Amino acid sequence: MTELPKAYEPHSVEKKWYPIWLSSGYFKPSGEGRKYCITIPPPNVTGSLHIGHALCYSIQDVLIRWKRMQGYDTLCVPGTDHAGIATQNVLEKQLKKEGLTRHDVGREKFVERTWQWVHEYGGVILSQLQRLGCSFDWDRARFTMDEGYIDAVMECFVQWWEAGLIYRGKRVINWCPRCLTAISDIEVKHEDRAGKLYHIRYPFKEGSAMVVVATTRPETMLGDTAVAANPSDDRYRQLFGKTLILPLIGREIPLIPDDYAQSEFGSGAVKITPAHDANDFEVGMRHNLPKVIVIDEHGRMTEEAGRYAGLDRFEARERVVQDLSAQGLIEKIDDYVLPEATCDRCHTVIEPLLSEQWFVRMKELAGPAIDVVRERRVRFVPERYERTYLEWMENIRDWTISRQLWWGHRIPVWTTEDGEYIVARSEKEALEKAAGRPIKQDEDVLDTWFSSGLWPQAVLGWPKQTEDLARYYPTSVLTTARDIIYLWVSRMIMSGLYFMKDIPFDEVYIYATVLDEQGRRHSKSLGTGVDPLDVIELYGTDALRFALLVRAARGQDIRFASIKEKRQPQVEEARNFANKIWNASRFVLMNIGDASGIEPGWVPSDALADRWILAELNSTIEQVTVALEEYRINEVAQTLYHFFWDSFCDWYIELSKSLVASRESTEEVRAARCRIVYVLETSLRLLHPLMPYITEEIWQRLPHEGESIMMAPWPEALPVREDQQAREQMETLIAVITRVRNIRSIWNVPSQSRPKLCIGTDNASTRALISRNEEQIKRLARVAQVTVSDRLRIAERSARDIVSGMEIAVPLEGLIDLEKERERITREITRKENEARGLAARLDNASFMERAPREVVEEARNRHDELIAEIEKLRGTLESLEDGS
RNA sequence: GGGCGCUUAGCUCAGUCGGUAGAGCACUGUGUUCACACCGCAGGGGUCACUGGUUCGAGUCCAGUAGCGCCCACCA
Repeated sequence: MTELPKAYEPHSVEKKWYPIWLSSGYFKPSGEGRKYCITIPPPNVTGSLHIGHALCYSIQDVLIRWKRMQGYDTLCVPGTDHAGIATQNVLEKQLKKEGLTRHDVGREKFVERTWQWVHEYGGVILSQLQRLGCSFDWDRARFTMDEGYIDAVMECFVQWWEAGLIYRGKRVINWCPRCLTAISDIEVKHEDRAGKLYHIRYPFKEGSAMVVVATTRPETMLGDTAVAANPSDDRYRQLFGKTLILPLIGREIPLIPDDYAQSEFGSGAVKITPAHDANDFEVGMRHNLPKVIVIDEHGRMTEEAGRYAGLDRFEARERVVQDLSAQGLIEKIDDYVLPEATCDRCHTVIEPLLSEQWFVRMKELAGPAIDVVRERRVRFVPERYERTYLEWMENIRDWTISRQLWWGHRIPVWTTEDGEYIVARSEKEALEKAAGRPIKQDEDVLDTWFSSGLWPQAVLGWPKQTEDLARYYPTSVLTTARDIIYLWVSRMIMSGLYFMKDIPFDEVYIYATVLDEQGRRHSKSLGTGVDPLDVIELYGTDALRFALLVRAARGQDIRFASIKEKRQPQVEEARNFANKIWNASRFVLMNIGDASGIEPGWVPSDALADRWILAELNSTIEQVTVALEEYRINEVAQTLYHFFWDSFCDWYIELSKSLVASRESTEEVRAARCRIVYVLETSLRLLHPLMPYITEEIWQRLPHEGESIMMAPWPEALPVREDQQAREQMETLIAVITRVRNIRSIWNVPSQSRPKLCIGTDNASTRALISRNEEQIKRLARVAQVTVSDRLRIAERSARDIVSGMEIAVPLEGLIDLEKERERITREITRKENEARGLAARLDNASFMERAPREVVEEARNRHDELIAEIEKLRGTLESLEDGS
């Protein structure tokens, strides 16, 4: 066997195993038995891996590796999203560098160029997921615009159209003047910004009276076609129907009654601009008002804006205010905090614009999607997101699905010359339906979420009735970020129920948002991001995964620091753990030689350490498995960390060292080696889903069954291995050893020196326990001799203490400072007295005795009595110290 | 305006059934014992944001307050 390096070297190990796993077909489903399926949230095809992805996909890889080891038929389907606006932005930026716009190259060339780019660079993020160790079935990878996927999108559109769920309508929609497209309500972000509230006077046509209206957007007044007041507002009751003159424009507009106007706000009168405000649009519909468009799709004033035509909307605002002011028509201008709507993608201020778009009627689709969540057929983890989802779904509004972009699924609607709509799955089908009439396809493309909303069924083959679809739909769990519950999760549930007549997944696990050290969201543009690949470069994949997973408490955000001076303390902790695993394994490996005679399976033993580690291992398996089932990934990581480091390394290896590392080749030695290999091998299997590479590397060097740890069975907890007695006894043993070490530390006993240890206790079974484990105590406490008796009688000057009802003494002639020792013991007595007093008070409390559960009372009493006995003994010790002994 | 989350050791965070607070890092002392200094051993450190309530008992449950963060929302 080759010498193992002293420290774990992740990079060569990662490079070695991933290709082997891949070519062995381990990532593929077995097709047999119980199934477990995940379709990953497809990252943007333009994307590169960021730290949030690293967490998201690590979690999914943990789940899929765990279920695979449990023997499930596991399938994890990866893929990418064409990400309409995001991708188009990337390509437009590229063109801009060449001094071109998309209009210069034309639609066809632009789309072609985008495809080229996707083919060339689109796979980057998937290869980065491979570096993360993800065991996904890459042969099944899908793209939301691949051939089969297009069929799915077209099928969906056609079916929804035929069911009357899709319609075309003229509405005030959210328009991004930079992206030059409509966007849906949920793609608009609201942010409070400091602004002004302008109070403008509108004169009546007759007389000198004025009505004051307030607005945050004075430039839109140019498009006003009415002023409204609440019908119950006494100030205006007599004035309804009168005509106002719109300043600057001179248009005659009516004063109308409408409930939309609230009497309490300002003067109670509100200007109505039906073409540039969604509410005003509704008012306009009710009163049949004209809709005057004064701002165009670029955010510039139109011809309708008169002398302001051609001005940018913000410039126009200033000019309008100036001009009104010059005419004495500004009553006042207040400071005002207004929620400003911006584009989720480019942060440009949204312009509400009257335009014709395609919509999906949501009420009908939402109904069943509400039911399945309410009935917990789809379960949210953490549960609180269920309410978030339900409240949104219950107030859902129609979905604007058309986008004025070039990159995306072109809307499958053609029109004939006389304006008839032909909706078809393909141009061929459309032509057939047109029966010779010339037709023209709609220019717009579909919202990206329209296609990704079909993800689980589409990647499994839908609309074709494939074997995958039949076998793996519904999928098991969707792991995703909370900010796309509306955008994506809700739509998958709706489309899944509609087309598959079944939920798309049983559970939705909302994982943590990764924040930077300031608590801000990681952002490339802010430069606060951490590149996971840099982290992997520095510490290895397993360390990155573990660092993230150990923090992945259910639904809680994670702060993740950036790399400073080539260091990242959180990942360093994980790297240190990996190294600990490495070195513990190195110890085992160097002692089992060529492993001849090492058999798999636990070799039974009566020794305390063996019984204890087996019980600990068993309960670790139990805890870890339950935690995985409940998505408490941090607990999985923590439990394994402490089992491995504290129980296995600090105690079990140390306790079994003399046998395991023995030069002799007795049966006892062989059995000890079998056992340590067993515990290590089982631990590696438990750790594998979190840290796939290091566990495979070591596992392959250990005696093992099977080709890869990936395919090894997940350990199972066995009730017979619970061993409360071993745990209690071990606790006592650990307490004794720790106390002796503590004494050594306090009195600076040189590490080479081997004092005696005297123990006194009237408990016969404790005495037996100490005697049985004398060799262990001698080794680990570094004492020369252990004497046990029913009472401590000792002549030499010694350090004294009480532990688990035992009196212990370590004779340290010459090292002990009597005064200091007296102080120490006095402090000890005081502490115990305080605790005992507290307990006594409780035991004295009638209500406590009456109402507390019997175990709690019992425990308090035992602890109290124990303390009293200990205090008694310590007092005795103190007396003997006074004597100078 | 509505909803949700957070506030625990110097820092980053755990804390399931209410039973008297834990981890990692950092810190202090110590150690080169043949797996590991990316380590061992020992140790110090907390008014669990605040106020009130329920309870024999509250970090944990309830009500409220403050600060921070997030989501939703058409009041001009």
